[in-house]
Amino acid sequence: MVEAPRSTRQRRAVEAILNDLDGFASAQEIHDALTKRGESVGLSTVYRSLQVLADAAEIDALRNDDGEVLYRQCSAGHHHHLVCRSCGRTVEVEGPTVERWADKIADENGFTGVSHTLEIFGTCNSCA
Amino acid sequence: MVEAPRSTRQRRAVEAILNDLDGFASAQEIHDALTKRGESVGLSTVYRSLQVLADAAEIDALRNDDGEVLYRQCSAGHHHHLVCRSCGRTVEVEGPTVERWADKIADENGFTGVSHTLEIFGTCNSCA
DNA sequence: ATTCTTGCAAACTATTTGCAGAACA
DNA sequence: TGTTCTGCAAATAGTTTGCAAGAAT
Repeated sequence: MVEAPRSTRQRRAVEAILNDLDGFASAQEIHDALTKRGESVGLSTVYRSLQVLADAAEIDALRNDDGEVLYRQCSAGHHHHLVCRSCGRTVEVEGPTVERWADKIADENGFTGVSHTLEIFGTCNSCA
Repeated sequence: MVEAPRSTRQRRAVEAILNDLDGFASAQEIHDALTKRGESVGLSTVYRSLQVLADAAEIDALRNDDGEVLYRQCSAGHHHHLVCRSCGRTVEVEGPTVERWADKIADENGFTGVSHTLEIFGTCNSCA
């Protein structure tokens, strides 16, 4: 059985921030938010905490066009995102048709072990 | 009117490689392939050439899970990719239904200037 | 007491850029 | 000839890691 990670002030602080943010944010933005909140947490610790959480599938991770990884606490289950390029605000969306379509395409071409990425980016009405 | 880029040995070599490769490849892999072929081209020049080609939409670019950018000479028009994780072999696919779905979702949520990314990854039958 | 976690600095990876010389139009 | 392009080395940006000190169980 795998040991559960220890509960530390730093990890709790990172989880609290993720809980408060509604959109996707980069590790650096989360680190800044922690600092602003008066919580002193090393940048590497933020990176490590996010990795652990992402590996445990407790948060979602995606890459923006600049290659930065963005994190967000999401609901469970497979879903995709509509993300505001400007503020990170995110709407979770489901696309059962798309899932089926992707699986069919892969199958038709003899591909196995299939996964897919699908994200929609735009500017939300508050940012427009 | 914008000037067309000059035709140099290096740029021609990069284009030739892209023409010969059938799957997606990173800038570094393309640089290696050039070297192996006996064409001496600086790595920065490879990066610059790929940028120019991608900006002109003459090649497609996408990011793999590791954050590397991969390039490939593709057919014109909007399409998506079914990419083999192991060898890079790629099948171009179209998903008109998906396009409409993405636009509708974005519109319903008041997002503008919408774009989307959709790639399918798997293992092709030759690599399985 | 033991083991995991943190923080800092250094290391890394992929990519970009300044600049002087070389190549194209 | 004038301007663009190239190559190298140095600079960036985001992220990871080694290690000694600190905290959790």
